[in-house]
Amino acid sequence: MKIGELTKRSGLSAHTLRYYERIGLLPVADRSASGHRDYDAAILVWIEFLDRMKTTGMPIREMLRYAALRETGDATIDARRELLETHRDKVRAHVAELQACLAVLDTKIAGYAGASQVETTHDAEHPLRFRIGKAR
Amino acid sequence: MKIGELTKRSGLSAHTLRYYERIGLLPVADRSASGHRDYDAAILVWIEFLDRMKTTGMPIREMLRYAALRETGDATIDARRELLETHRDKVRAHVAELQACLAVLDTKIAGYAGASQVETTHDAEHPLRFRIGKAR
DNA sequence: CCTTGACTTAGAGTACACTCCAACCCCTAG
DNA sequence: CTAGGGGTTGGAGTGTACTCTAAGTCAAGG
Repeated sequence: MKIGELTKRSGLSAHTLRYYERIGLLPVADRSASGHRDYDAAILVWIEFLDRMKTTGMPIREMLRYAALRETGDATIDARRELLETHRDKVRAHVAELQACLAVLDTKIAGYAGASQVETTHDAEHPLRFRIGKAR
Repeated sequence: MKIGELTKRSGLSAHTLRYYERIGLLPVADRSASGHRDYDAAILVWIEFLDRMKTTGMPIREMLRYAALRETGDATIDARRELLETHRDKVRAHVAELQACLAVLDTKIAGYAGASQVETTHDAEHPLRFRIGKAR
């Protein structure tokens, strides 16, 4: 598979795929006779995993650490599990935080819905005098 | 309240507070005779709201838009509600995505827990040959 | 009086994760 | 054989949100 097809299948741009390879997040791709990258379909599984970790806010540094552990072999299984568990805990905490924020948002939206019907509600919010004009 | 106390109460650094004021996310603070910022406690409510929006991934640009609407007055209530509703929908979608990722993480972790007991499991993952050495 | 520590400013620097550019090469269809 | 559409590279540029620096001012305790 050439890089163009992998962009379609993975959703990552060719720029990003080359960038990931350069920093070591993707293995060095095989090359065709003409020097073009030639990917194995198995890479999609790894990219999907990276995508999920990215979605959940894992920094590239940590994905690199995971990739390095994986490369080292079976001896690192415990370390990998720990890494993922730590990350999972962070994600869970973040989800909880987001849900708390959602509750506040819902309340605020409900308040606006009421205020819009009543036409004018003066004490719903603190008056704040903002600077007039653009940021410097 | 001086900026030092507000840093403690808000959790934002003095740098950040001044930065937020400069870009218009916080109202221009009153000044003491010596020119130091003198905050009203009411600002904490606004900062808390900003924090929540930040936590849920709202970009500063959009918070500025919200602040501008708020400043304009009651006529913008519908627009503000819409802004928050749009944001809420995004956050909900993101939470759903995170939960899907969490499910995958759980599965993967469970797999590792098994593999660690069995000592050696060879076909659990695709072998990927990573580049040896550092990124350029 | 002097030191300490909190405050002030404009502007520069940082971290992260891309994203793009210039200038090139290579294959295939018309 | 040439035009188009892929691919290649190193390195520079972008956007977001801070974060820090330099060079001061100011107020209060010992």
